[in-house]
Amino acid sequence: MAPDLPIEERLVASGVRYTKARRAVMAELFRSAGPRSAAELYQAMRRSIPLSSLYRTLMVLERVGVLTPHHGSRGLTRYEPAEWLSGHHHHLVCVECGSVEDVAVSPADERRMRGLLGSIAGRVGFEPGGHTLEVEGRCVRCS
Amino acid sequence: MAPDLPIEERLVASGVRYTKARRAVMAELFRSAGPRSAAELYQAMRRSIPLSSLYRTLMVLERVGVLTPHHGSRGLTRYEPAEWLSGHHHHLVCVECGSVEDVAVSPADERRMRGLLGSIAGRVGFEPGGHTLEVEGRCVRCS
DNA sequence: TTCCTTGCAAACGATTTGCATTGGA
DNA sequence: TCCAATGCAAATCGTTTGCAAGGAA
Repeated sequence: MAPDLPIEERLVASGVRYTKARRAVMAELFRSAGPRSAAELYQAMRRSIPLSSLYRTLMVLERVGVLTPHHGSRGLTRYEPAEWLSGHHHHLVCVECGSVEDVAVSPADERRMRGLLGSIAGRVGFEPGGHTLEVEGRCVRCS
Repeated sequence: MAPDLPIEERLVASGVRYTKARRAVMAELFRSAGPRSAAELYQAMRRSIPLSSLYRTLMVLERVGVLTPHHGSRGLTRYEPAEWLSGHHHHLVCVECGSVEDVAVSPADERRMRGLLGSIAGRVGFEPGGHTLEVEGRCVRCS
């Protein structure tokens, strides 16, 4: 479920309102098992919000930092709650149907990952910030 | 430089020709330090190939498996030679300007990565195939 | 009253496609 | 000769924006 209070604080601090439509989008994304595109949300929410408003909503929510965009197969942009809200995780991308699912990362694995990042980026004088790991494979339904 | 022979074999085996335009695109991509979008190639190649043909070329080269697409910021699709041609590597994505650069991965790091992948995907019954790692940060020019 | 939000329609930019033409084996 | 490949223009698709109307503080 969407932790409304910290989200609302964040929006208000940025001078925007936490409206019904915005709450509905956050709720839908928290209900989802992975990032969702505007079109997917549009369907899931029974067209209750016009597409253009949906896009604007996503833009606002991204700008204030409660949503993170991901650019996936076919060039679609999918959104999900920012990591400070949902915790760090990675993605499993099905090479068959293109669906994307979240996977949690254990603290031990995350530690290993940080070590790796330093080793990889360090060699080219690139200061590593966040990272995105997508594991390709076949999802349960497609295999 | 583009290893023309294995590429040509691959195309011919798929029943398509390795034409001048296709060679030029492969050459340009091998010359690049990271994945390139159709628009970037169009510029780099001095508009010598019409955009629509360029897109068709990229489609064919992807279909036969000599190019791999990457979907980046702003929804742009960038291509680079498939890993069986160029070797495995990861990407450094500049959060400032959106540019993407390749980084090689040492055998040791790659081994660590494989271990991690198994640990991450294994827990959800997902059979891990390839993977994509993007490290975000600020590139040399932007920092 | 003052801004923020919304809806609708039109505009955009990236990519794709129809069709007639060209070119290579 | 024959089918793949090309160029151009028009069509698509996801996404963004202008503008007038609606709503909350």
